[in-house]
This record gives sequence, structure tokens and C-alpha cells, in this order.
Amino acid sequence: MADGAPEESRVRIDLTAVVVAVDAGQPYVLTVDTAEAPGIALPSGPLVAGQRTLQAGLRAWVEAQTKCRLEYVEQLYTFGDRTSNPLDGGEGVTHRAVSIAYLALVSMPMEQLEMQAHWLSWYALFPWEDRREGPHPLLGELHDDLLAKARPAANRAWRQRVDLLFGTGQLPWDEERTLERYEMLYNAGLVDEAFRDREEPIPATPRTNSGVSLAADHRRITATAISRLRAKIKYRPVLFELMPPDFTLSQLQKTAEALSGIPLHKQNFRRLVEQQNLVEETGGVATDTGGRPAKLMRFREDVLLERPRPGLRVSASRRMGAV
Amino acid sequence: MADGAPEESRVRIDLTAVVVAVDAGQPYVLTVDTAEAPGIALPSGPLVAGQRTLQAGLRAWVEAQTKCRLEYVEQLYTFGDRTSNPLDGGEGVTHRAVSIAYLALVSMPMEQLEMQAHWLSWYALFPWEDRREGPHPLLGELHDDLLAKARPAANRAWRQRVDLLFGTGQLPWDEERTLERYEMLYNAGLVDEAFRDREEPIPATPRTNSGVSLAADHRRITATAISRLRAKIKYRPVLFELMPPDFTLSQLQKTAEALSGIPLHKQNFRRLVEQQNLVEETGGVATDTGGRPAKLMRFREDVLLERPRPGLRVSASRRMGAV
DNA sequence: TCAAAAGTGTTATCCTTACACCCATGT
DNA sequence: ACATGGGTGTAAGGATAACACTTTTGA
Repeated sequence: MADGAPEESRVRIDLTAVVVAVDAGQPYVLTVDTAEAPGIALPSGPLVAGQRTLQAGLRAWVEAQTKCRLEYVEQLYTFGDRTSNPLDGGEGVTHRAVSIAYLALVSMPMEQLEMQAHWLSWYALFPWEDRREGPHPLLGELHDDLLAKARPAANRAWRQRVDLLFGTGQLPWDEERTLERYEMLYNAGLVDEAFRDREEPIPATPRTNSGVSLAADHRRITATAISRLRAKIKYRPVLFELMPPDFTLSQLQKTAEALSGIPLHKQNFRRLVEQQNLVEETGGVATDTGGRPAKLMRFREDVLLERPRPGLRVSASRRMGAV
Repeated sequence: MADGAPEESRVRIDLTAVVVAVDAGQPYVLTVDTAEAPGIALPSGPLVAGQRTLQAGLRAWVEAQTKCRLEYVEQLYTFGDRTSNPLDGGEGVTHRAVSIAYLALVSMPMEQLEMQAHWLSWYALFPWEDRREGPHPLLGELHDDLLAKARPAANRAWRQRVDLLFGTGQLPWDEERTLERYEMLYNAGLVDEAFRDREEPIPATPRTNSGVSLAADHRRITATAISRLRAKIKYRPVLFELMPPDFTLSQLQKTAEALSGIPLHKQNFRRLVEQQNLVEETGGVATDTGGRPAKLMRFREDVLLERPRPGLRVSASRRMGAV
């Protein structure tokens, strides 16, 4: 196995999970503090023999590292390029890492999850993605930094793309493009990972506006998860995976807003839920609302068998920062 | 390495490509006849050392096996479960296969591609997915076979799902659910792969209605590609990856119909293309139309920088079999 | 002159968006 | 009584789906 012709390389496969939960209107990802890797990381581990499926392996790792039992799981993406840290075994042995990333959704009775894991607000990672109170105050700053990076040559295209993604112009904000926005910041050298991956020193001037970074490429993976989830709630009823069995329509809307990062129009949201027949009344009411008690609802599992593509085509309320 | 605690297993990673092209209004996938594996297969090969990225590895394999140079490539899904054939190395050594599948789109001057590869019409694999001339004649037969498989217990749910996916009732046909339809047929034992994977003999009664099968799980991978592509043309201008530089609007529509498998309304299709500003006139005309000459168009690359999500929200023409 | 395909104008309908307003409860 | 959030009716605008029709070429 010394050298020579291209040979099958020894490949280490990592299974990585983005476990999402929403509590009190805030979205969280599950993280672990590993002694080995520096910084905060997503739960993950190598694919080992004996697991029948990839998903089974993933569930086992997450449970071992965080005691969190997963319900809904879907595959996100397989990272194997520069974006995944090489983890070279040294000694010239070709030894690359491929990581298969998954998105998991859990309904969180928050108290229940006091473990060696932490729930990290995902807007700590991507502050600019939270526009529920209007465009994020740091957005203008980011936008300017990005424009400043425009190399003369690709000037026009770059500027247009900055405007398209970070939408300070008249173009509407597209909340689904979280990944593309992160990648643009990465390419512009505006997030720490960009330096870390090239083994350059991180600039002394602290970037307060570009969010918390994670170990390896875990922040990129999280951005992938957010993009996927924001898109998916529009055509599949995955939102309900994050809800307790009974909930009020307001709680449902708060959850949708937490994920999308944009404020939603109350009436339209309700009509949408209603006409899609996504929920039914339980008969109970929630009295801890601070105002009129709200009817309790539950998800109608049957919609999965009835409607072709049930989901909430959430649309921003113009009121604040939708554009 | 004999036995004992779960250890990192030796994993073989395959890169597999679904290369799609459209010619004369028919959609094709690129296939190879491998001497080793039985039957028709997609181009694929193991991930080897020396390739910088997964995509680079994929491109190399496809080019080596088919002489086809890829342009547009996107990752589809990573298969590692029962769905991917185990390829056990025998001798009790744990040796599973994970295959990372990609979708590639090529613009095909058909004549140019006379190589050791073959272009297989994708409706040979999935006859029921072609509804351009109305619901496929064999659909009713398939539908009945599926209902006959309903176990008494899961009866209602199964029947409803059959109706939802194979839409003989009043539910509309959802062309994007190609993968789910294939998987339902697989689970019902109505495609040959279901028996092959369990190493059971394929029933003697030939299934003329369930299409041609491919090696390993390649037909499932192709179904994944079709689902993805049918969804994606609606919000990203990937359709143009399949077109020659200059084309007429009719050719564009024929291509969209070939992919979607449903007839489109001419007028509305044109308005959509126009109002989305997806194309511009080249000035030339095509005179080989058989009727009035058509204006030649080209894709406006700029839309990628202008519009938030350009695509063709193609909608079936009611005329034939849309419902 | 006819067939065949390109290309256009117009209308009814539905969905989306936003407005304003009323209801039921705790303090 | 009033603050707070729950819940509803309705109208304007735009996108969609379908209609029928005209234009330009080759045979």
C-alpha cells in the first residue's frame, strides 16, 4: 500500500446530526462540548460496523453523546470537499473524511433535556438570519464588508449577488438562502472558519457581527439544515414534529416564525392552517395566554394521506422587515 | 480485526451519476453495460485517493466510462441502507457500500455521443410516469395490483396512499412523487428488484407493466433524480442546462414536458417564460419547424443575479390526463 | 390552398395580501 | 374598565387557467 496508481483510499465516514427544537419561540440546535475537537460541535461520530442503516448509526451516536432520543430524521447532504476538514492521518497516508449530515426534529419539553448537551440558539450562529423584529441591525455592516471585498474584475456580478442574498436593495429577502449567505461570507473571509480552514491566523480585529463559529464545518452543516427546513415547512407538515401534541395556533405561528426568521401575518397564517385542514380542535383550551384563552389544537395525521402537498406557504407580513 | 467491539468498518464509497439529457422531446439517462455487474447500470466507481473533491471523482469516473464530459452536477442523496446492495466481501468481514449519488445535466447534440455508453429513455424505467398523452394505459393495472397487496390491517391507510400516489381517484397527479411511487411498488413486490434484493427468485409471471430494472439500486437512484429534477425546474432555471445555446420556445416547452411527464399549456408556459425574463431573442429564426418559423431564444444568464427564484412553475394543461 | 406550427388577446377565477374589527378572559 | 392576546369578515390586487383567434411558413 505504499504508493502508485490511484487506489481505493481509506475513508472515514462521519455521521453528523443537526438536532433542532423550538422552545418559547426560539429555535435551538443541540451541541456537545468535545474534549478533543476545539470549540462547540454538533453530535457526530464515525460510521461503525454492526449498524444496519446509516440512520441507525446516527441515532446511536446522538443518543450516546446527548441522551437525546430522535424521532424525525432526514438526510441533509454529504460533505467531502474542502468544506469538510481533511483530518489527515499524517504520514502521507491518504485519509479523507466524508461526513453525512442529517436533520432531526424533536418536540422539546425543554426541562426534560438537562444533559451533557447544550441547546444553542441558532441565531447565535447566524444573527443576520433573524428578521422577526425587522432587518438585523448588523446587516448593513455585513453588507458593506461584503461589498468591500468585491474584486474589481467580478465587480458587477458580486455586487448584484450581495444585493440578492443580503437584500438591502429593493429585492425581497429570501429566508431560504441561509446556506448561500453563509457561503458568501465564508468566501469573503468574513467568518472565522475561512481562516481556520486555510490554517491562517484569525485576524485580530474581532468580528462581532458574523456570529459564533463551530468546530470543523459544523456551522456550514447547520446552515444547510436551516435552509432545508425553511424550505420544507412550506410543502410538508414538518412543523408539527417540533410541536407538543397539543398546542395553540399562536404557538404554531411562533414556531413557524422562529424557523423562518420572519414575522408572519396572523390572519393569513390561520386561514392557511385552516383551509389546509392541518389541525383539529382537541376541545381543550389554554388559559395561560395572558388574554382570551386559546383553543388547543392537534395535528391531523390524516392529511398525509389526503392532501398532495400539505404545508404552510408562509408569507412574510409586510409590517416589519419583510422586504 | 477478527471480531469484538464495534469498530470502524472498512467502507467502500461509490460515486454514482444520473446523467440526464433530452433529445427530440424524450428524456434519457446515460447507462453503461458492465461486464461484472449484471444488467444495465449507471456510470459509477469507487472514491479513490487523489481526487480533491467528491465531484471531481464523479466526473472522472463518468468520463472514463462513457467519454461524456459533465457540466452541471449536483448531489442527490447518499444511499447506505438496505437500498444499496451490500457487496459483502464474504468471509464475514464487515464491508458495506455507501453510494453517493449525483444528478448531472447535459445539453446533448445526440449524434456527438456515440460511445460505449447508451442513452436509455427514462420512461422505459418508469412507464407510468409519462402522462403526456394522458394517464398511462398500464396505470389502472398497476393500481389494482397495488390495492391487491393491501394487508387487511393497514388497509385504509394503504389504499389512501395508493390513491394519493397513483391518483386514479379525484386526487390530482403529483408528478414530483416519482420516488415515492417507485418505493411503493418496491415495497409491494411489484418490481424485480424487490425479489433480487432478498435473493428470492423473480416470479415467473413476467411483469410487463413495471418497467425495466437496473443493476443494484440504480433504478431507485434514477427515481430520486427524476423527483428532484421535476421539483427543481419550478424554482431554478436548470431546464436550460439541457438546452442547446439557441432554441425555440416550443423546444423549451417540449423539454419541460419531457421531464415533467405532463402536457403543458402553451400560452401559459410562454407567458411564464416571458414574465420571468428567462430568455432573450437571438435574432435568428428556426425554419425547420414544419410551419411558421420560430424565433430563436437564448437563456439570460443574468436572471441568476436578478430574480430571487427563477423557474418555471409549470402547470399541467387540463386537456389530457392532468388530473 | 391547405396543413402545421408559431404566436397573441382576453376573460373568469382563485389565491394572496392586507385592512379593520370583534371576542373572551385576568387583573 | 381595560389591557392582552384570541379570533373573524371582507375587499383589492395579482397570478393562473382556460378560451378562441391570427400569422407565417412549406408542401
